[in-house]
Amino acid sequence: MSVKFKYNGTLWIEIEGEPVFGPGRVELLERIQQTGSIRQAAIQMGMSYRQAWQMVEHMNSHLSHPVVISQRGGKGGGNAEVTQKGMDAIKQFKAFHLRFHQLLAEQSKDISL
Amino acid sequence: MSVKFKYNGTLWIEIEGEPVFGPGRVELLERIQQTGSIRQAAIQMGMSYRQAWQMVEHMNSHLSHPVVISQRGGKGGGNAEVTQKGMDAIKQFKAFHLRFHQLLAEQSKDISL
DNA sequence: TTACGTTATTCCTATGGGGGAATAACGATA
DNA sequence: TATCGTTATTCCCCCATAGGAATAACGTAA
Repeated sequence: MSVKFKYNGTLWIEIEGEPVFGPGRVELLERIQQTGSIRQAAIQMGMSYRQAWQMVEHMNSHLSHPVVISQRGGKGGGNAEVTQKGMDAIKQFKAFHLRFHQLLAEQSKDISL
Repeated sequence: MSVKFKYNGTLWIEIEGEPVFGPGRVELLERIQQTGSIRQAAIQMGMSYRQAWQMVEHMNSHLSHPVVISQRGGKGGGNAEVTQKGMDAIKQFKAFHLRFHQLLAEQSKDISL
């Protein structure tokens, strides 16, 4: 029972072996939902627009229905919105992700090395 | 409830934020224990001796007591053995790792996207 | 018709991590 | 003393990938 050692890990949802939803992509979805903009979401997360767009593209292209729908031009220059499917993904992933981290913390107490 | 989507993840034990025991390093420890040789363990896992040695070095250098003790020269050219601490790490990690994967499989059934 | 801010896409660079190769060090054995 | 197979370490190259920069495309508003 040493405080030095901790369990840690990462979690994602995959489809045919390909990771589609992980902590980063889900946080991006949340921020897109909040801001209505891929660019603003990217800035908030300290990443380039290019990287954010690639993450969105990755999710959409691996799913039968998109999680983000975007338009260019128009008021504000364009916009992006998270679909219902995207919101479902956020909700389910975050729920299990939280439980996962609770389990990690709990089990960390029992490490004896 | 789609069979397409699955939870997956990785798990490790870290010390001061530095990963020390993960699936790869623990498997390496097991094979070192079985073979008594870093080189043979590396061959079994399809990696270079150099990489295997670096993994051992990484573990030992981040712990107060080594998980592998090795000697060069002598009968067979040298040898390596896993310490009691190393065996404890193997046992505890594998146990939680198994439980983790059971949880992943179980939760995967409940994904609804 | 121009300006604007965003989405969408291409191109090119660089950088650092991985890995092979080479070599030193070592001690039992014969 | 030579051989052997392993541990231990350094050197160097390469290439995949991350990332910035540049640019096209678009539609509303004034």
